[in-house]
Amino acid sequence: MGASVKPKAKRGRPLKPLITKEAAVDAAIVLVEREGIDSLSVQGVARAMGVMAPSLYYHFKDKDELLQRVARALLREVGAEGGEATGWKERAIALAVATRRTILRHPNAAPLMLRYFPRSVMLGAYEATLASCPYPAEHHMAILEALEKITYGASLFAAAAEAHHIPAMPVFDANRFPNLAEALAKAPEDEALFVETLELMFDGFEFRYGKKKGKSR
Amino acid sequence: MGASVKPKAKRGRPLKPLITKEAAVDAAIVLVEREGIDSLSVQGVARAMGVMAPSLYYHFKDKDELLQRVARALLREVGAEGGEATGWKERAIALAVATRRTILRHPNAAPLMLRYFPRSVMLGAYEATLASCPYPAEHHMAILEALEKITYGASLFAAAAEAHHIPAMPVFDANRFPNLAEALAKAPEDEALFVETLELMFDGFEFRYGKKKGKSR
DNA sequence: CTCAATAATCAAATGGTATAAGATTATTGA
DNA sequence: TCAATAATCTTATACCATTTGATTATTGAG
Repeated sequence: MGASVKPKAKRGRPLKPLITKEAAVDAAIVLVEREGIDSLSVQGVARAMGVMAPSLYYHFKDKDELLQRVARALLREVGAEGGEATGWKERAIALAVATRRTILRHPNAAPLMLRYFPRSVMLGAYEATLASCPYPAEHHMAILEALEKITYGASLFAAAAEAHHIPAMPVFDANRFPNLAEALAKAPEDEALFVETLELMFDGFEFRYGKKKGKSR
Repeated sequence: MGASVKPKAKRGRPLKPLITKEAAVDAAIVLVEREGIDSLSVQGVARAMGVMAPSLYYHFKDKDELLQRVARALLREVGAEGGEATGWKERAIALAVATRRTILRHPNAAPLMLRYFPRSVMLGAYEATLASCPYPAEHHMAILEALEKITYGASLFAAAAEAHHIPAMPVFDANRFPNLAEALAKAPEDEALFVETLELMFDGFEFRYGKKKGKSR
């Protein structure tokens, strides 16, 4: 020991900058992953970077700005999920699944998505989705809304369950809730269930708007 | 003045109990509605009740327990929404709309639903929904999942937008996002859009599982 | 080269938070 | 009557976000 002790914490401007926004955001992500959302404090980020908390205020207006950037950085990972889907429906489902996987890769950070949701990160993907959508434009927003809300609803709740170590679905008392118990017993698991709900939805689009000139591919 | 000043704050056990769990939960709800989720502190609840913060710890193990009860109390309001719907689909939609309205009646408290979601409050309604569901049991969980996640996804995001005074949907740049801009321009508003997405989904159920013996009424 | 402006950090302080421990007083029951 | 218990307050600890001002390093103009 003694090799990695702090070098005495000098004062004043350092020779090389110790902090960048990017490094702070990265440190925050590592911290929230390991310690949970309640431990995601300015002091904690500073500690992880080997600096004092007020120093971060030279780079961020306040904690809100830091968290906003964390949310943005995390959601950008959706784009890095690849995906070679061909048809409209397949691509839409691939986007939803990529989003869900991204959120579940950082379950402790999921609440940030609700408070600081950076929709602008997703606009390109949404635009591309609508561009190839075979149904009339007056229903596009409902389709997009359904897709987005199911995706984030399912992902955020799944993440919350994971973060607090509780099962995503409880084991129902078969006496009081026979239908629920049977439904749960016969349900597929996790992502498969998620995809099934999406396909259910897309069938709804097809049923309602498709019929004739289905150029959905 | 002088009529309503504090009566000197005696010490020791008071003549009549000053605090009950119910009163504390009510005070917390009023507080979070007026001041926002960040102001929902133990001290704030105590202040609103005219007691000192540590006194609340005689009634609650910790802040978590208080917030859990707040979430539970709020979600119970869903049951008080009435609703005379007759058919299966109509009743399911009525449940979703009642849930959304309840959450939007307390937008500042919405984040509590994600962290402390008391699903047990909803189980009776879910069981009743499935009991009259005309589709096969192996799809019940997917149906329930779609219903629940769309409902909470849409409600929580709408509440977050309301709580932070930002529009639920941005005005898209028609040059960069022509399809999004057109979709938004042609979309119905708020609850109508929500109901439309639900009906879209139910059409999916009908298309996939209905076909023949549609006893959906 | 010099020196003022600016950049990037730390130190100290303010006022907020959750909560634990112990003192204090009231009620209850034996 | 008195001990046990109930319900509050006081005090204290250890966090937290943020502001202000001091300190040191770098940069650029003259």
